[in-house]
Amino acid sequence: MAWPQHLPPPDPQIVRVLTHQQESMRQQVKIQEPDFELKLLAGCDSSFIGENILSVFVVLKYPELELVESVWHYGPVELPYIPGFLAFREAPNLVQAYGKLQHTPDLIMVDGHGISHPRRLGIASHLGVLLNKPTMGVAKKVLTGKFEEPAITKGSLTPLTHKNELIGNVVRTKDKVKPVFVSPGHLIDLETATNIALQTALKHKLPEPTRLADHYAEVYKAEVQK
DNA sequence: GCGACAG
DNA sequence: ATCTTGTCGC
Repeated sequence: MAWPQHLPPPDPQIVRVLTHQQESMRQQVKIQEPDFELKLLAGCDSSFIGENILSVFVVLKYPELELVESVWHYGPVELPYIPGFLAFREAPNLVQAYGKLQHTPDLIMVDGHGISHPRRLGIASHLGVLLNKPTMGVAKKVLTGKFEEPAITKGSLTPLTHKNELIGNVVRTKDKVKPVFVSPGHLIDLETATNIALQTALKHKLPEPTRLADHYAEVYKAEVQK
């Protein structure tokens, strides 16, 4: 993968090491029918403040989608943003935040891709392996693969493919609004992940878990900046 | 060889 | 992600 001209050039040495680590973690990812009963659904998101990162986790009851808990963790960020290696920058702090939860979610919805990644290890899958938890990804923009634009009505979807593999679904979660990219992260399958994304997208483009995590990230950020 | 590129 | 003004639509 070449690099976008507008981003600082990554250290080839570092990229080599991280790529190898992804290839290794990729072997641990399991795409399968869920073996859990979804009662608690978590959402997470991160925001940045200078050289630090603020990660948030929210837990909602399912299918009511009522908030039951929200936690955050603020810490230093080690690496710059490098397309394809987002997890190494955000996952460490997300794991710390996850550790503060009093409730144990059955599934985690991550703001980013799952297996719809160049090496099938987007942040959702990466986090799932680290936590040994079912995860799914919901991204706002494509990272890799090709697709046709789904119909403009909510519920419409088209396949996202890469190298002859079905790696996700492009899902219209709201009428006339840009679709989201759904993919399994770990211990779940594409069909289930797609259904959950659609079922939890109420009046907005983003499913509630991700939307609420986004909201609290802003709230806590304002708190931290005082 | 020319683009494209999660957050 | 973050930096930023006005503007369109429910």
